[in-house]
Amino acid sequence: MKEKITIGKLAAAANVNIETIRFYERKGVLKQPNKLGHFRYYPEEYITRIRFIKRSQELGFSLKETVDLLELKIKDQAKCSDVLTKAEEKISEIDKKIKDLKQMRKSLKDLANCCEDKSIPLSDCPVLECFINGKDK
Amino acid sequence: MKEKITIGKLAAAANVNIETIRFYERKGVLKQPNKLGHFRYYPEEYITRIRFIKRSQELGFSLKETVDLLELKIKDQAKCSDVLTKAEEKISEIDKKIKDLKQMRKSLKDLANCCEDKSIPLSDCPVLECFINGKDK
DNA sequence: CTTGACTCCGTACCATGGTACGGGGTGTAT
DNA sequence: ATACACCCCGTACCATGGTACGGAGTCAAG
Repeated sequence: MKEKITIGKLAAAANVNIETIRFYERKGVLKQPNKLGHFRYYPEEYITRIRFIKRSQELGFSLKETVDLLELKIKDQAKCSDVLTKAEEKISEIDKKIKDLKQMRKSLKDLANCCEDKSIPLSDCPVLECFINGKDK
Repeated sequence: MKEKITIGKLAAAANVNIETIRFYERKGVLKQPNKLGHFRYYPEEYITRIRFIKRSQELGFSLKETVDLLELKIKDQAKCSDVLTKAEEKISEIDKKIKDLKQMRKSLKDLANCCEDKSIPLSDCPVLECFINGKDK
């Protein structure tokens, strides 16, 4: 049978600090579960939820944005269009980030090439300009 | 002729707060220029440099990483291989970010699709799992 | 040579996202 | 029934990336 998941077990399972979970509760990122007696006991889905938060952050979303994403799931069907809108906003943001990163990647590639060509003194390699404007200089 | 660029003009030109420039100097992100008398006067390239810093941050690099990137330019030719290595490290990091963002984008798309199909109750939409594992669930 | 805009520097403060600490209560296994 | 691991909460602290403030000094135009 399922054993009761205390905050310590949850933290271990989700690979975060106990304090982080309490911090999330204070911030409203995670809602505090029912307490039996004086302790918190968590349903298993909290493990997934915390991992989601961590993944979301790795991908460049703030805690606040992550809360928005989590709420996509929680909102009821009446607000389906809101959910769609939010998802699409995030997709645009992601697309922009990807686009920018690709530009930056290209600039770094150009820099690396410039560097490989020993005939160009590194001091003349227009890395700053590359980054900002692309190769075209 | 070029007029002397004081910190205020630089801030305006680069679209940052004056305090931000002083903060960058304290942190070693920008080196303090020669002072004529008691004031700082900047060469024009500082405008580009600050814009570079801002762009780099937008793309998810920390100030410290940004310093590393800036140093790619400053290092001398003797260390060309270091520069190459650093550029390639950054390219891998960027590739990983792009990959993760694409995964997240796909998950969001799946969510949006799930939501568009009104026959599926939103409450059953496995958004958390989608995010973490991709559509395959 | 005065006035007003700008700069100086130190220090304090802000938000975000946590982490650490410590005194006390609890829950369970022996 | 007692020990020991675990949890409680409040509070303080940390790093990052700034922003704000304020008294004093400086530069340049009139």
